[in-house]
Amino acid sequence: MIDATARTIPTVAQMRDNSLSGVVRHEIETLILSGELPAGSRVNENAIALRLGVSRGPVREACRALVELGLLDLIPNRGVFVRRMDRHDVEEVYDLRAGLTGLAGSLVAARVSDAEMDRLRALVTAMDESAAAGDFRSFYPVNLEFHDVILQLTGNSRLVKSYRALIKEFQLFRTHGLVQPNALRESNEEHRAILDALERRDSAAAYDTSFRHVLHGKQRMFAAFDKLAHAGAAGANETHNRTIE
Amino acid sequence: MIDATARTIPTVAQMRDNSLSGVVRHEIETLILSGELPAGSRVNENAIALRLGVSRGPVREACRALVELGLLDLIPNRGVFVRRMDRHDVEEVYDLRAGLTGLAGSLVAARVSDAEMDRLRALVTAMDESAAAGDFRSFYPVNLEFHDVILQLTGNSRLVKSYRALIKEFQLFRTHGLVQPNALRESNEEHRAILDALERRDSAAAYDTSFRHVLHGKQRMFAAFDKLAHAGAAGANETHNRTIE
DNA sequence: GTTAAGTAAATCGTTGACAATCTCCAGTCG
DNA sequence: CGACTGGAGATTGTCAACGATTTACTTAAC
Repeated sequence: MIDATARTIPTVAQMRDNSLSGVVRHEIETLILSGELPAGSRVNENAIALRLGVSRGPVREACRALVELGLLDLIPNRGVFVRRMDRHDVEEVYDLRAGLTGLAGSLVAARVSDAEMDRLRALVTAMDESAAAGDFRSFYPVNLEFHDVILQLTGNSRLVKSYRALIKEFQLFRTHGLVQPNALRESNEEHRAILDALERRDSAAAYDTSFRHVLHGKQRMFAAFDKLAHAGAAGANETHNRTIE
Repeated sequence: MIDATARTIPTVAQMRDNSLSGVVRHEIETLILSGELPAGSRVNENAIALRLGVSRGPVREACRALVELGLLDLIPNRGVFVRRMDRHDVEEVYDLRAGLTGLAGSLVAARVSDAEMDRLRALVTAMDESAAAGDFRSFYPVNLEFHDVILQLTGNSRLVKSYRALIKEFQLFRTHGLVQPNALRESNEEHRAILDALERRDSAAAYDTSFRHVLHGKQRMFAAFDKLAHAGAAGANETHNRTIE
């Protein structure tokens, strides 16, 4: 009952929790994160409803949930808009992410098993190879997994949820992808420092290394961003969409 | 054209953001946090709609937002239920709160002004008096304000939002209120330690003292809870509602 | 007396339609 | 020539009604 059962796809209906709201929500989320709905653009309820073949009710419910999650902004009588991230927003997200990452590290250091350490080590090794090859596309997903694994090892579902929400919000700002030379190597050296702290079951060190890792990520990101903005001359203080994909 | 125009208060509608959804949401939130809707109880859409004199649409939207916030649980085709907190949930909230509080402390230590320090000091002094008198009812709101002020001083709106959501969720577990002797005094001694760290603009110390303060709060809470559970004999592993109000 | 099936009430999920509000564009006046 | 007023179109906010699913109760059989 859990797996397969290759259902005859009614349309696109019932998948998540048997409610259209959930499906619509997931769909809008994808639309936003894929960039099809660019930041600042209005989400037309009617258009979405028509496109997904449902009524406006579920669409509205989904939007309210996404507003609460932080992906959309609601302006009364005007509609919902894809959140636009400015530099301050990105800084906020990075700082909060740093705190959550540090917390996760310190919690995990107190309870991680040897088998789990092996798994983390394997991920870092894989990233080493990607970094050596300068291949961001293979580095990035493993990096995400590395941090997600640590997060899940905390056993704190609220921490996991908060962090993942933050990641989604961060993806609104599509400027990661442009990386400076050595950024990958530096990043993975920090991963190794985290690994070492966890290995020693040193909560304080795990906090520090994790916290700083994200803060360094922030610096690397802004460095790359400013460099690009400088090269791109005019109109660069606006949040520009310079995705690499 | 921008200011005044003192509108003639239509009824009680339009207050928050001119949408019924917002009002309904705030209303349900109050119903939950006041305890009128006890943990685990079903939130009947029709009943709420009737009671507030609106249709079910806005009620559903409000519920979806509250589900996302964590105050309600959604079970498909069965309805939404006021979230029931067990011991593990409370532990999660405390741990996450500790992390956020620590982060706030470390961020504020780097940027707090003398005037702001004076304000924080005044709050701690006020709590000293409440603690000396053993008056929890006057201690509690000042305690909330103390931490909220620090939070706002970070200037990180997402951190503030996350923390406040956590506080609301925590209030679902209505067992704070029963405090052990000396708990107030101990708690405020920890506040003073935080104050000292901020005074020295020592981010690391601010993190530590803040983090530990919340963790000690957790210990104090569970100590009081276990004591009560032991005294209350049977059926104490269930999340019992022993509010003091 | 206990269990199981069947039916009825209640409630959720969704829909389509109506009213209120906003946006945009044309037309007019200073 | 620019700024303000007016109305048409579009979009959001809200509502009442219709199926689908779940729950509770009654009834019958073992």
